[in-house]
Amino acid sequence: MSVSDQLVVRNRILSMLAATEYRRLWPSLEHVALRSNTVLYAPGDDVSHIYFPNDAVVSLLYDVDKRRTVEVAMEGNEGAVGLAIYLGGVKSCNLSIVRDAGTAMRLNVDVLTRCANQRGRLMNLLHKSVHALVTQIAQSGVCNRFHSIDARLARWLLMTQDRVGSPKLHATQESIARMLGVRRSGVTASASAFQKKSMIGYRRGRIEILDRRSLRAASCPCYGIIKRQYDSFLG
Amino acid sequence: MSVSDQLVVRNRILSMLAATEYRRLWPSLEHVALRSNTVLYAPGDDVSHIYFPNDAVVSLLYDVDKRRTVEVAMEGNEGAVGLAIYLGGVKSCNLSIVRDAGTAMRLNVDVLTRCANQRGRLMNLLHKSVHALVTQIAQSGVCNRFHSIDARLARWLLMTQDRVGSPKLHATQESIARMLGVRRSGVTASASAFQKKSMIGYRRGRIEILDRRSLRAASCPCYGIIKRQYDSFLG
DNA sequence: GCCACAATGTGCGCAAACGCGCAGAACGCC
DNA sequence: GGCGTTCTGCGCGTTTGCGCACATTGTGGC
Repeated sequence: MSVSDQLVVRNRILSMLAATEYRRLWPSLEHVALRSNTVLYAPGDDVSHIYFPNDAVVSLLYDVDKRRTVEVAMEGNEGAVGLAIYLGGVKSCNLSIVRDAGTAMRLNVDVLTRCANQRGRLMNLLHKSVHALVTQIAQSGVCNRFHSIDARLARWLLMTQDRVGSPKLHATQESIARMLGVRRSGVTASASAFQKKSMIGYRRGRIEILDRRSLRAASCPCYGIIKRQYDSFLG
Repeated sequence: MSVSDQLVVRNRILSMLAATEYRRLWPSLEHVALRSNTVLYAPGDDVSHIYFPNDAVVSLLYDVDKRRTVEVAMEGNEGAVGLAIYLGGVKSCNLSIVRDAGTAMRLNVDVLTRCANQRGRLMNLLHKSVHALVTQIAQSGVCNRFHSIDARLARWLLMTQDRVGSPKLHATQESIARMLGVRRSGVTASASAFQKKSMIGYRRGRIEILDRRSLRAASCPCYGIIKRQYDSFLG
């Protein structure tokens, strides 16, 4: 990794490391480009690397059956992908897929573990990331079970915007349906309603968030609950 | 903690520690009796102790709204309650409630953390517990969203039996409804059907599992997925 | 400018589960 | 043995979202 590469490290976990600790990881960090729809892990895959997204957004999906999936969590620069491996899992139990292209820092899990075990801030940051992830998974589960498609779509749009860092998103209704675990026509209905109220604009896979305030009103408290969890440790 | 107390430690995480490591925890371990319906943590509570159940079973519940809850995970002697605190959370974000009375080993989280940071097996065990918990939460979320009440009730009965260690369970349909996040009459319908097929017997809060095989057939793959995760690290 | 295809709009019947409310049955307590 | 409480059975109309199928409309490639 070169000095110029270091400038692109926007992952907030890595950014919070002290210089000395960061320097220990440095030689092993790879700066990788992640293209949309790349599969980072599929269920059952052997996994050896963790990804710290800079500006990519990754979805963690669980299979329901042959044709249906649900997103149990999404990770952008506030998190890391593959934390389960750090926790001692060897094989992936979810499908991790790049939803929005960008870059990430890739790191071998053994290096990570070794570094984390030397006293420093890393382990604490990883633990807190896991904690935030647990909250996200649990709260998303509750949300998917109890809240209307409208509310869930609004939450999903807000969370995605937070991670992409731009009001312009890329996602078709079909792909959103796979994330929310609903029919495509369910997404069509909610998205049309939002469009009519000028909360969002979209055409053929290009979405623009126009009125965040209204989206927050339309979404359930789940959005805030999850967000607060991440904010509390990333400052 | 006395020597006789040590005999009652049936928690499988603690049991897997090497003697030297266990001895380090020993002075701080409290053997506590947990009565049914005791609230270990409520959302927002400051938390300082972790519980390692011996034969008690604890439910982790999330609030949906004022009157509804869902169980996102259950913990018996294969797990620990309050792992979120070990991960650096200060306040609880779920309601942890004793569902089946029994005993547990209680431990201050600072002691636990200090011990885990000395090289030994403890940290690895805790990490794997967290990993299994994550799987349980994610899979339960998927299950609650997509599977029928029949399938979910079957899964819940099986998982509970595994943790209680006896075919006789204590739970009213009302309480089960709160766990599954459904109406009580929904539970009545499924439970009656199971009763008719002699898969279970029940009367006024006393359930007996009569035919595990049929229950497995009635349940979704979620049961197996979660169980495999725990089995794989507890051996 | 045309075409193929991907993305979106829409309609219809159906099933699962909801909310509510009431009746009956078992149990514990005095 | 009587009584209140707790637990279970059940019936209603309603809602949400599903599965499927088909029509329409943008868009990029040529």
